[in-house]
Amino acid sequence: MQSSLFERLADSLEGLRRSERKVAELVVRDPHFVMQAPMSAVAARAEVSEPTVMRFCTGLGFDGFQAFKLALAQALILGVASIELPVLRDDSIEELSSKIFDQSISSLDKARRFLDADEVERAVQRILESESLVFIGLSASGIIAQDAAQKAPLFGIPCSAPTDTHQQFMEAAMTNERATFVVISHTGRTRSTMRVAAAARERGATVIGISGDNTPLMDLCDIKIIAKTFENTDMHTPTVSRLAGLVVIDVLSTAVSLRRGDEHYRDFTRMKERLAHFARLSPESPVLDDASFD
Amino acid sequence: MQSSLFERLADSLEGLRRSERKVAELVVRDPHFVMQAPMSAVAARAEVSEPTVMRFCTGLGFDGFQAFKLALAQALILGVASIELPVLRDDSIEELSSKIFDQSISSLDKARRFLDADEVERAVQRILESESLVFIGLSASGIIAQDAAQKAPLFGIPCSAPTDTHQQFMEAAMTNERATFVVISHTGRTRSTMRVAAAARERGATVIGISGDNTPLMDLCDIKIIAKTFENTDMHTPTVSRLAGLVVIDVLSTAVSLRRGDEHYRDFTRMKERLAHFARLSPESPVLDDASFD
DNA sequence: CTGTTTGTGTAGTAATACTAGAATTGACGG
DNA sequence: CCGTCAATTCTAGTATTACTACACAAACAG
Repeated sequence: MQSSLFERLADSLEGLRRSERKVAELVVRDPHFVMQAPMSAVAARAEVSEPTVMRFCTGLGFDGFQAFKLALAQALILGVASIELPVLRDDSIEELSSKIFDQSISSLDKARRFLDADEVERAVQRILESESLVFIGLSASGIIAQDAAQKAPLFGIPCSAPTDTHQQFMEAAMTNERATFVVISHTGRTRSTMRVAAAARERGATVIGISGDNTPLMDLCDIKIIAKTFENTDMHTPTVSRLAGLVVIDVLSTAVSLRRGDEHYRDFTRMKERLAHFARLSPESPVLDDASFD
Repeated sequence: MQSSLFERLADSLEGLRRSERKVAELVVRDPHFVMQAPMSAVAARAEVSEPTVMRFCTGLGFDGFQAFKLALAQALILGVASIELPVLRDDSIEELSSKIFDQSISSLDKARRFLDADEVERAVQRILESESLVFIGLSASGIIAQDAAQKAPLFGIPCSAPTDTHQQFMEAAMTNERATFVVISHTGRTRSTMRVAAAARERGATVIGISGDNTPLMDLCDIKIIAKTFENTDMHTPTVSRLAGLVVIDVLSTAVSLRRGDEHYRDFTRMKERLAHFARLSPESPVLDDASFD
């Protein structure tokens, strides 16, 4: 899990010398300025000398001020959302769209950085050994479960995603050790989802948890995949956690499919080609019948 | 619709002088090098003089070489996926995850840049005048429709998202001019979805289309929202178009909610607070009952 | 050809980044 | 309270790098 420049900055703020901290604070306060200004201007506004700015940069592991500015520019484009977000009542559509997209992009970046590849690898291995997959989730996480179940052709084994809580519980209570349950909840505190996880585990099934953090749900899971995102502070901030969950499922399903070997790969490729053929009403028709991938 | 640095570069390549084109080609060929190298090195590798590099930068509208490098660094972090993507059989989970996240992020960036704010504004206005909303989509786009329907509290009017094609058609064939249909299809060529759009329109309902481009489906829609993403060239490339669609829905629902005015805003805020209360089994319990947002 | 325009490089200047060593500050023991 | 030492920060200088003015060369029209 590699952390972003701003996270590193916040972490190292404590252990910094007094003047270097002044620089760090300026960077956090007005990153755009630091990004485009020359070293002399940065030094002046931080009320320190140029060599101090230099030491600050090298201290963070950069080759020099230039390299730091480049990294800052990149961190800025992914990280703005975490700083300057709030959606306002009188925002134009343009502004609104920009903010929401920014936040979505930043969230995905955060999720990527926090994703534990080893746990995903374990999940992939386990799915390869399973005979069926069940995806569990409610509301926003329910959407992720539905999406995952649609990827059955990639997973290569029967997939289901029961929608209501009773169906979910029944399926868990009747399962066996040859099945794998993927239990999704951003908060990781939803009672019924937790009960389903517990029931499935009791029956010997493997339980893979996907949650926003080390939540209570995770204690009930054999494999714990954290899809970290920014917190929804604002009431009008849309549910960005879905996106991270969906992409995690993408990674999982793609990895499983690739590991299944040549035969599965050929089958899948052929299926996609035939689907395109099947969906087209006539060879020349630009219109597809139902059952295309979209 | 503002275009990315690389798109601008590709566009202007024709109208460039011979030496400046050498620079442009080097930038496209090895952007990472150009990003960190000093002007002298760039000039040398492009086999031109430094002023030529300078003219190239100012010609593109930048203040100088530095400003260009900064922009390049930022474009690079969002645009890599479009250049160096293919998912390989023997990629580690780390690499796989990195590639898939990169592509997802790049796609969202592209969607943002292509999104037509005016059309979204028109959609918002129309929804505010409607009495009900119906979301239509199949497979990946069906997921988007389900997600959108969950946002009924934001939209403030009854929302539905019938899943099978017959239900979809029946609902369209029985609708009236007080309803709005949001018809989603990335390909914009799915026959049954198109028939539903046509039927709804015939009955006088407003039809908002969300598609990956100016597709046949769009011809049947009153309002056309394009959610542009990268094409899925590789078989194993996951369906990134979903993400763009979901975020577009986020923008739409947030905008509608904000425009509804104070009363709706208060209701919504209160609902969220009460939901958190309701979902908690006891005041101290860290576990939520069903019906939280996740 | 010759004058004009357009394009490109040379050479010089200003700016910026980086380095070495001196000065200051602060901490601690006597 | 003072001196010593270490840590920290600055001054001043050097080396790079970015930018500009101008001159030369190529392409083209008359």
